[in-house]
Amino acid sequence: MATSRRDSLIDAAANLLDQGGPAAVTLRAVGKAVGVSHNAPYKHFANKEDLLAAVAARDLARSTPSVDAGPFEQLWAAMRLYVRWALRYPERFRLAYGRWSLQSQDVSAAALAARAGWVDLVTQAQAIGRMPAGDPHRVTALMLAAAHGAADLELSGHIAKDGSGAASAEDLVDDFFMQFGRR
Amino acid sequence: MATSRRDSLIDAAANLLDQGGPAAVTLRAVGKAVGVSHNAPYKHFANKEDLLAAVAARDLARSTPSVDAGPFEQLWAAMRLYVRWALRYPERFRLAYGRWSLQSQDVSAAALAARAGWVDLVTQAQAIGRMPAGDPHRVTALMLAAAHGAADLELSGHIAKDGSGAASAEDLVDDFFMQFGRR
DNA sequence: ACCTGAACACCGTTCAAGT
DNA sequence: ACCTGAACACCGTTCAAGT
Repeated sequence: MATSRRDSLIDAAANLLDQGGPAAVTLRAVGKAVGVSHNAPYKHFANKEDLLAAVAARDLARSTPSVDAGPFEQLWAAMRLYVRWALRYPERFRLAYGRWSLQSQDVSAAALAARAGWVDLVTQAQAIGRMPAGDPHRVTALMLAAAHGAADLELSGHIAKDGSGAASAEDLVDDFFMQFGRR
Repeated sequence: MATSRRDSLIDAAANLLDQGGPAAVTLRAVGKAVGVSHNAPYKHFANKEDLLAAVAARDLARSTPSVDAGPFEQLWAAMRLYVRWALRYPERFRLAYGRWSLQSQDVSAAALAARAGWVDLVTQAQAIGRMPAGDPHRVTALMLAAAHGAADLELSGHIAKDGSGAASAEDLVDDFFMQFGRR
């Protein structure tokens, strides 16, 4: 999968992050996983932060799979997939949408491209009356905020997982689209 | 403000966090700010994580100010205040809703108490037909997810700050309540 | 009960040196 | 162009010792 040394380093960092959280991502561990010394990464990345930004950029650039359906159903499915990915890879989710995003040009570009696709789908869904009217960028932002917030709150344990009002992040995504989806 | 040595340490940690981010919160810097050695905190907290959890618990326990208005207006105002606090103190926001939440009993208790107040307001707003019907815990969770996600996405630069569809987190809170608030 | 200073293993980063 | 090993300043944590 990893064609270059640079890609191998990104892979190793992502794996260490998944397995042991941010504390496990040390340049020494990354180097050992790839089979180089602990400062070999400095020939490919400016510093540790730059390596982590590359991990985030790669995750942000992951494609939103287009199931064969209308734009509203595609949006709904994409948001469900988004929260499922966040809950499966919480550390990479936090990295991609955390503190690193602004520093790196790659991360910004990847995030911008991903969002353009969502705005396009929202515009289509509005055209057939399945999403509320208004600036499509703003409707998209609210949709992403709800999905992102649902995932983050479930990860941090701030929404009830048991009791009468138990709700997973995926449930909340469903609630959002059932409320917002005009029929 | 700080009555005990323990409170002083929490204050110092919160201030260092605000000023320099997580990297600036070292036990040595906390000790120096309070005027003790770098391992004096170990007599008050089990470790660094426990100290940071105390910072998070204190922020989560902050009261939601009750403006003198109906439940729907109170909710709206509280969510606006929530995102404004997040944008003013991004590091403490990330700490309070980040990785530390689950580890500490204090944090869980503070979060539970805060949410109970919101569920109560949502129930009242539903009773007068200003919030959609359904399990109040779930409606509350969706509301909190939208506000939390809006703040987090603005902080990480994932919503447009300029151009035609520019929206702040506060704008998105307004959009949410204008869509959800039944009239 | 609370604090100190020394010590430990670890980290990110730099740098001179190798191929 | 890429890598190595030693070195630097720093960190969280432990511990024996003090009051």
